[in-house]
Formats: sequence, C-alpha cells, structure tokens
Amino acid sequence: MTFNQRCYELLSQIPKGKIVTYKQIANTLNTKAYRAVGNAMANNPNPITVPCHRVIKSNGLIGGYVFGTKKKINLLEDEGIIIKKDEIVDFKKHIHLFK
DNA sequence: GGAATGACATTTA
DNA sequence: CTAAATGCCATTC
Repeated sequence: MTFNQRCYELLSQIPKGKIVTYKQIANTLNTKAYRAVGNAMANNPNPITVPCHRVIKSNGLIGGYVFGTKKKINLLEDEGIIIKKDEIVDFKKHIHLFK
C-alpha cells in the first residue's frame, strides 16, 4: 500500500458536496506530508473513483487541478460548493471530517 | 544514493 | 491583512 493509495482511499470516502484540506488528509494519515498528498493527486491514476477536486488548501483557496483550476471550481460549484475568486465561500461548512 | 520537484503550510516582515 | 521566505514529505529523475 503506497502513500497514494491511502490518499485515494480517504478521498473516496468524501461524499458529494463535501471538501477537505490537504492538511486534514495528511493529518488523517498520521503524517505531515501535505506536499506528498498533492503529489499523489497529481499522479491520480483514477480520477473517476477519486474525487480529487474536493481537496483544497487549508486557507480555503482552491489550489490546483490536473484539468485546470477552472474546471475544479466548476465541478465543486456543481456539487453545491460556492466559490468566489478561486476561494471557497464558507468552506468550513463544507469541510468533511474523517473518522 | 543524491538532487530536484510539487495540486502545500507556517512563520516572519 | 498581504507578501515573501523557509520548511516539509514522499516520489521521481
């Protein structure tokens, strides 16, 4: 089981309309590899089962996306998330907490 | 094995 | 509050 696999597994647990920060993911994995998490996303071999577009920065910004940040925003808004100027509106209300 | 890279975070000015 | 500098972990070249 690689780091990436674990990240994907967590992401697959995120329900529609919810989001998480890179920090939360790393924290859930008991590590501080926020960077590595981002790398895993970039290497996302399975964008279908892995909703990597629901991962955002800890400051509420969108962050990056393989298909472009625009596309990411579009997807999130389609799931009910409000985004303004590449920033999540009330993103604390949409944050998903892992068990 | 070592150096470079990145979808980040935190601290300092 | 905004901007810049520094630190970080895992992966890849």
